[in-house]
Amino acid sequence: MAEWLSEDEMAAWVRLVAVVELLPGVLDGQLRRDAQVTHFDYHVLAMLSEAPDRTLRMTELATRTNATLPRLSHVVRRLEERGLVERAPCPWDGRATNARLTDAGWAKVRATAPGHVATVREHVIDALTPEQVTQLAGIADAVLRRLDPDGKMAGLPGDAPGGDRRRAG
Amino acid sequence: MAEWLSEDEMAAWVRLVAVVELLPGVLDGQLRRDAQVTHFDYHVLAMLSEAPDRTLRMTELATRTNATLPRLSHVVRRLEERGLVERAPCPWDGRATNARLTDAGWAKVRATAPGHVATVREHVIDALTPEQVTQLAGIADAVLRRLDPDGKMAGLPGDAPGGDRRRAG
DNA sequence: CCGCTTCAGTTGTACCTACAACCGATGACG
DNA sequence: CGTCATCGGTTGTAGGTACAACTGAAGCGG
Repeated sequence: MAEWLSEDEMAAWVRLVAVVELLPGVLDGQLRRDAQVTHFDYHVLAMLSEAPDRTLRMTELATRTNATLPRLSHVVRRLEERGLVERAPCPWDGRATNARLTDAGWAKVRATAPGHVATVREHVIDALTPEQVTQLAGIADAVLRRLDPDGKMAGLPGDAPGGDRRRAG
Repeated sequence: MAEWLSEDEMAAWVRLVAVVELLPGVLDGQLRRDAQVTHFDYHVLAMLSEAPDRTLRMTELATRTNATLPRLSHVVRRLEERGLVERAPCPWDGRATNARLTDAGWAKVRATAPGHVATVREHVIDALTPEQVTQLAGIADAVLRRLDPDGKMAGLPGDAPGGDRRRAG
């Protein structure tokens, strides 16, 4: 537990920082050019598109997009202004708000997904061997448990049953 | 190549996106609380602190911090206003600007580094096995070559012919 | 029923980043 | 030498995010 990082650790860290710095720009760039949407916008729309009735509560949506509630609130308001999402108060809990994907929003996701997936493949997945893909899942999973100990974000499979974090492929 | 992602690929991708979304916040948070500096600010100061005469040209500094020139220009101006950095036109090239870490900036880096390294260890490095650290370096390296094909950023041990072993003026 | 606390979201402000327009310096060329 | 293209960097501005303060609904104890 040195105060500094070893050579191997530093090599990994420097590269990880670079990826974290550059990847968002690449994702945002493609989506903005081709669909006039940020990566976070797309993430919101995608999560809604997978939900039953294309509807989720704001809190749940925030969880699935790794976002804070204020951030999500601003973004959903803008998406609503663009007609891609609509909001309605939850009938059973006066405090809650349900966000629902409109038909236009659904169409947007359908039209945007292929290009986005292609970008993900081109810049990440296809750069890796199948083994590395598996390793990446394990590594990111381990890091996530530190970044988000309660697992509130990212919808990780709960650490309660049978989960062994110290295994890498 | 399929139009969608396989289950394994999706598992890796979802987790990577979560890390990319959450990690900057954790790094920024610690540095802002403990040193009133963003992670990018710190990166700038750290790169200068490692350079000969604590001086680098703006373009070279942008490369080493994976940043665009406009972004760096704004940040360096603010750092200069805080007395952590100073700028001076390069005597040999009237177009170029040299950024130099002041004594105050040097002190700031020295005082800030331990806490930052501890955060990096706590949330990333120590979450991984030594094998995973090595794997991460390989994975991030492979991804970087796609994100930044020319190796302009990130100062990768590049496939660039001839190498770019330049000295700062 | 009243008051307190917590929950779910929203809003307002400050800050940071991206993009594009811009400026002076440099270097190639005739 | 002039002209032009390019380089290195700065500045203006629009847009997105973070943080904190706020509103209103639910839940709980008395």
